[in-house]
Amino acid sequence: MSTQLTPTPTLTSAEIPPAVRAWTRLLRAHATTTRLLNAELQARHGLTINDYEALQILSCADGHRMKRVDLARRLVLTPSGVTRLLAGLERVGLVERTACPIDLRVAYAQLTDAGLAKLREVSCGHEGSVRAVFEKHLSPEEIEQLVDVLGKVPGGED
Amino acid sequence: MSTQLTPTPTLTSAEIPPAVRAWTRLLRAHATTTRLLNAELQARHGLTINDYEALQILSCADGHRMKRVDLARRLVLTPSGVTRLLAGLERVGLVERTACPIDLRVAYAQLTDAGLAKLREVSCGHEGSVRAVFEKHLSPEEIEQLVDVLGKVPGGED
DNA sequence: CGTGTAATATTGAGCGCGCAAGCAATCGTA
DNA sequence: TACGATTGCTTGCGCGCTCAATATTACACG
Repeated sequence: MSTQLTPTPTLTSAEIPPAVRAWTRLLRAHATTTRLLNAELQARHGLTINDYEALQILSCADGHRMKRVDLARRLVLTPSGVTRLLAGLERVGLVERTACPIDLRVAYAQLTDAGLAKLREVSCGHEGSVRAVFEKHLSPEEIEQLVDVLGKVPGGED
Repeated sequence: MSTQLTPTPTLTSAEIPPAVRAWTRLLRAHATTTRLLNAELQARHGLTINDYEALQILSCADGHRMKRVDLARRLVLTPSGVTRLLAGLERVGLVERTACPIDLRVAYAQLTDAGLAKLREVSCGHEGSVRAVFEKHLSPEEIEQLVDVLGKVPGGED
């Protein structure tokens, strides 16, 4: 079936809507940058991107700790995803589990001193890589545009 | 260890570089839009985003077929990733494997008639969802900006 | 007081994908 | 023609994540 060559594309009669172009470019840009930065972070420091993001977010939180459910929302992960992410970070001592005295359901994710030290050790190099990726092909104005416009995409508000 | 509350964040002395803000927003925006659109596509049509993208790309290719390695590059997947993706699509008859007569190493991914029909069935609704996601919060000008600027991020050129 | 409902977190099953390794076919070079 | 290097593709293994189900705690309301 369908072994014939059809010389002309069949579905591209109409122009591609701008939103769809934006969507596919978002997909591709995410895939390549993610692969690059993840590989580097993994090779140099044994962290995934989400490991790093979790440490970073916790370091900004009051008391360096957060309810796991809130961390999940910030990272755009499901609760089970955050459980497994934190399991890894707890296993290597960068985060520890802490109870909440007034609500026994909640467990905090608490950045340890080792976790903070690790973040300090990693962050400069990683931010450098991120800047390299973006600043290599985008002008400062274009980066600002990206920040502004991505901020309006669902989930991009951060 | 580190059970004390430290009232002030410790690592946020300097301002966040714009490129880093762009990066985290790209991560979050991708995660939320992807989750939403993937769930919808999966529930309504049993396809993942990459399934759809593969069908879409093949439908634009000459003769509705492509070398697997080229498809991998377009999708920003590794060759092994594309093997597994196509295995699924072949199993349900949307794509079929075709040999290349002049180079026995290459195997084409060939869109079947069923695959083209499926794409036609799915594409309108899916594009509508994509447009809804983006056009809900972004003006046409902002979407154009997104297209232009994402086009300069590594991998976003396509 | 119970009792139903919601919120928090975890677990098991399964999927998508990358990495490393391997095989087969092709090409370049002498 | 022979042989090493390269290219295209697949496979085994492992990781990160989601979904569905479950346990536990909190809360609202009769």
